[in-house]
Amino acid sequence: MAKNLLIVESPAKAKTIEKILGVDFEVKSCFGHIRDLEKDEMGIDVKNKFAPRYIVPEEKEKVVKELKQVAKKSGEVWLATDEDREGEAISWHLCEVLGLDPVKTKRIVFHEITKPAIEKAVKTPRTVDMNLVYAQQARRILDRIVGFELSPVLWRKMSMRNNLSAGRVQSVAVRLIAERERSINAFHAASSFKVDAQFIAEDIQNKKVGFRAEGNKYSGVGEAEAFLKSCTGARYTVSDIQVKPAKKSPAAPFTTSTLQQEASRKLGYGVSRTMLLAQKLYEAGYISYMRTDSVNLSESAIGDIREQITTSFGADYVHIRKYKNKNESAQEAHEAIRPTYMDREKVDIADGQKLYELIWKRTMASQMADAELEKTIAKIDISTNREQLTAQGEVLKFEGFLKVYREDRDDDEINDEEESESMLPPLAVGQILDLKLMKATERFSRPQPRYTEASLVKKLEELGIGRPSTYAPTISTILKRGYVEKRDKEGVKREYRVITLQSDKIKMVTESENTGAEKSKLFPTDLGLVVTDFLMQHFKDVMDFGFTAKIEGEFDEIADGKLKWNSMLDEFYVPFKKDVQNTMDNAERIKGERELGTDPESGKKVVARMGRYGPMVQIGDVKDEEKPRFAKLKNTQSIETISYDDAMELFRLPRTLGDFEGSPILVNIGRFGPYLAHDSKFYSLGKEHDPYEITFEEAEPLVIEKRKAKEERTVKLFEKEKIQLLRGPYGIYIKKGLRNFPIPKDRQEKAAELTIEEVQKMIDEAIANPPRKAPRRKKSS
DNA sequence: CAGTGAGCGAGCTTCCGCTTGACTT
Repeated sequence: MAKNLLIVESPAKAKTIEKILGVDFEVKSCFGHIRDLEKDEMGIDVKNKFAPRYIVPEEKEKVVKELKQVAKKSGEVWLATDEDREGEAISWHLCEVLGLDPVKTKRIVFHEITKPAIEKAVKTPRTVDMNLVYAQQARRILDRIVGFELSPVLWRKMSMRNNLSAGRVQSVAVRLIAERERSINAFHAASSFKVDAQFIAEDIQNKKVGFRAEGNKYSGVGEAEAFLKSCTGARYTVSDIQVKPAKKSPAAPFTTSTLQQEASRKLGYGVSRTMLLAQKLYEAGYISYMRTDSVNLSESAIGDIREQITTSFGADYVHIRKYKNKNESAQEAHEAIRPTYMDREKVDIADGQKLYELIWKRTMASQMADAELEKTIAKIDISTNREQLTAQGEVLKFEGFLKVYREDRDDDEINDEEESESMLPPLAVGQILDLKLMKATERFSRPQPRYTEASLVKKLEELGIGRPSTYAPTISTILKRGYVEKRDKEGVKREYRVITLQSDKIKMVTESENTGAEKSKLFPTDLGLVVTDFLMQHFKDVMDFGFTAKIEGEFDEIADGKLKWNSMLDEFYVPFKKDVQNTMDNAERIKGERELGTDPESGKKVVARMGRYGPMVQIGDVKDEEKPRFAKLKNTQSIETISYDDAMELFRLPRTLGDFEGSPILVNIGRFGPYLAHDSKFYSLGKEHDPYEITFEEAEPLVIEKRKAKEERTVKLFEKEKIQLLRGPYGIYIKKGLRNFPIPKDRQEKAAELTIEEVQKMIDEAIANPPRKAPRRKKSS
């Protein structure tokens, strides 16, 4: 008898399941979605109740062809795509493509790849849930409409580049980053003085040890100083001691989002790197599926973890826990991310060991006992005033899960008030303490930190925007579009005051610290800011942080059969299309203009704005008789924050430095950075020279040196044809205009002897046989 | 390579979500 065919989404899963199911089944994978809306006219017949037009994308033709062939010779076809909205839709598309009846075809689901789960699933097949399919279809069509209607609005209204895009997810992601930047720019640090005392006491071995106690916070320097003064000559007495037990619990096992966050905090990985390594670990069979929003672990996994904890640390350390997902938007088609076998400690994946260890530790910790602590709080009276100091100590009584793992926190979660967990020497009520030093240190409130890739993912997940499979690609998109940049920011020096009381003497000193430094953070570009403002102004609904949550509610209603998918779309589309039309017809072009002041020389206005080639400053207007002057902003400058002085500084270029061999040396910043120009030739300026500061004396030898290097690079020149033979890092090549062509290896040696005819022939051959590139999308007919 | 800063309006771009290779360098 012919085998049955079971179709799953992931090929790695197919292998495992085939082993479990045995000889009755052949298991194949469809590699995710196999059909999508065609691109022409959005692939939607809006006037005909949003009827979708689906096609098999070119890159999926091979998979579909193979599935068709196998299906033909198989017995029954079983659909085992993921148990979520997208998975249900994939099953339906498979029915459509393979000519199966969705009412009769067997559909099974499981969210863990274990023998009992799969065997149980096979015993209880259902059929495709069309309401869930309609919910997915509504999701797909709405996203297509938003993306393909909004993006062209940007192409029309922005004078800049033409590959701009907007969408339900990416535009809100950029908005988050834009608003964070503005809140940081608007932030004013408030200062206060925090009192902190250092005492000496004896420990158990009668050794003198130091410990710290905290005092109050004072908003002004006067108040802080007055307090310290009031402590001169005081006696410090322990007035109260409280000892309280406390405990800490482990974090839930990893989901995609929490894995990305921890890999970012602990290993410094960007989200794409994390996902790439996780994919490799998954494919090698070392971890469970890495794109998941579930914190659930299978029964067999929990058994495995329990055994591993018992062997490694003892039964005392086991505490089996069921975690619940906080996130309502979670669809939980898979398990949490965990090792497949807990007894494996090493993996042979390049660069994968650290990530694997992180997953292993987190998984172990999640099923381990609480850490038990003992907190001691001692109150210390001051004889000369009515204030009190507080010393806090913490002793770890039982390590529990901390034996293997502790979760890191983001900057914005670290509370200033929280004290470092240190030990206290044994103290007794009534005990008199020796003061070594009391300090009141000036501290400043901090703005919210900029987003990292991972903290942005966390925020998006909280808002229910995006899915585990799209977090990393979304960040790549907004970076690629130039809405956002990932970079470091150097801190600035800031002075702070410290008042000390020591040996009954008060002193005030000023110290300095570095503040505001950030590493690998997301900054909005001017383009991102300007586009966000525009979308906020004209498409407030789609840009709302609650928009996705709102439509998700409606998709759920569709899935429950309470709402028709095309009426839901109609409800959204009618007002949306009106906004699009209205914006197209009436909105002004996006400029993001900001007036900075007046040019003292010409008396004309100085403005910063978006130009065709990016952010710039401009003196005068195009309507003036005299042409306006333009200058490009530096990478770190922004239309929103550039000062008048910094703007005027930009107009110091181009500068003429002086004459050399009868023609002037010019310095300027061009498309490819700072350069020197001399005798209609150009020489790039390295980072070691500042175009604003470089002198003629420095520039002259540079011109000579760079000219010589350029000459040495030129092997041969065909002046009439404007063709050069140049020496590059990979050998000699042909340069014609902007295009480069290779010279075959066997002709490299005597390249200088090549004739123009031979060179021309090489060019023709190179054009006729272009290097094979990634398969290009054919237009489907 | 090193100008430009707006507009002709050819022909192009664009979304989110599910999955991996097969392309370069």
